[in-house]
Amino acid sequence: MERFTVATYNVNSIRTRLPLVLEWMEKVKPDVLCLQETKVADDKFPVGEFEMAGYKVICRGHGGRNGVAVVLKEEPVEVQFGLDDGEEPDEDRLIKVKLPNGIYIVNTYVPQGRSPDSEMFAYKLRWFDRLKGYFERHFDRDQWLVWCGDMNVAPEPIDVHNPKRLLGHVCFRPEVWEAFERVKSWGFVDLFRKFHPDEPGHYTFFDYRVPKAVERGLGWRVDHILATEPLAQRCVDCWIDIEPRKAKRPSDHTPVVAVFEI
DNA sequence: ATGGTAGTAAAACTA
Repeated sequence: MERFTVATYNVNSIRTRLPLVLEWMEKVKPDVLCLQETKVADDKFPVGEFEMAGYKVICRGHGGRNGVAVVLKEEPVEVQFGLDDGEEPDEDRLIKVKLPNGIYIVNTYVPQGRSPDSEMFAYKLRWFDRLKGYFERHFDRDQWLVWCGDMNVAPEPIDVHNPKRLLGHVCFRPEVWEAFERVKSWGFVDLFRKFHPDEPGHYTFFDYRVPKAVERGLGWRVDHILATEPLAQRCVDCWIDIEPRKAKRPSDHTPVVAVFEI
């Protein structure tokens, strides 16, 4: 039996958050860390700093916005960027890696959707359906597969601090619940909920614009780690790590960690 | 109440 740790973290700029991320990695020592909103072009990604810490970096970004990366201890045996269905691939929103131990990781930064009546919201819904097609084409549900990232969906009323007031938001309304569920129902288990069923008040995102949001508990659970059934059975713990929220300049998101015995 | 802050990048645009 081997301990295997995966984490997901929307860092909101990897260059700004680099010291915080490196310090956090020293504590948690994840085998794989999936990053979103790195907001940096590939040639400016701080690869050397992660290599100094003993990690490889797979990244895709163009600077400014979006950007994803997978930071990992072992060189992956397979890497793919973006959706490969012939539409806009969005390479700065999806990375797939296959690890030497046979586990696949798909790291996604799902489009946020801006407003319900916008073209970006329609794009978000379509993105989930394209992602379902991606999983259907590339995988079987009996494989060891992790899907993690910033999904921009709070799947249940217990995943937001005020479900009545927030109902209708692009991350909390029936169309996104259904779109997310269509992907999930292909064969994924929400690992945080596996260990904390029906528990409200666990959040991964706090809007910078809401005064004292963290202190007041005004959060959302929109960052997730899911796994196919056979791998979910090997998961022994999954938690939201609130420590990085206490930093001087925290990201508006916090990491989620899952531990497997494989 | 339609604001608020943070990030990129050099004026808005995104979240």
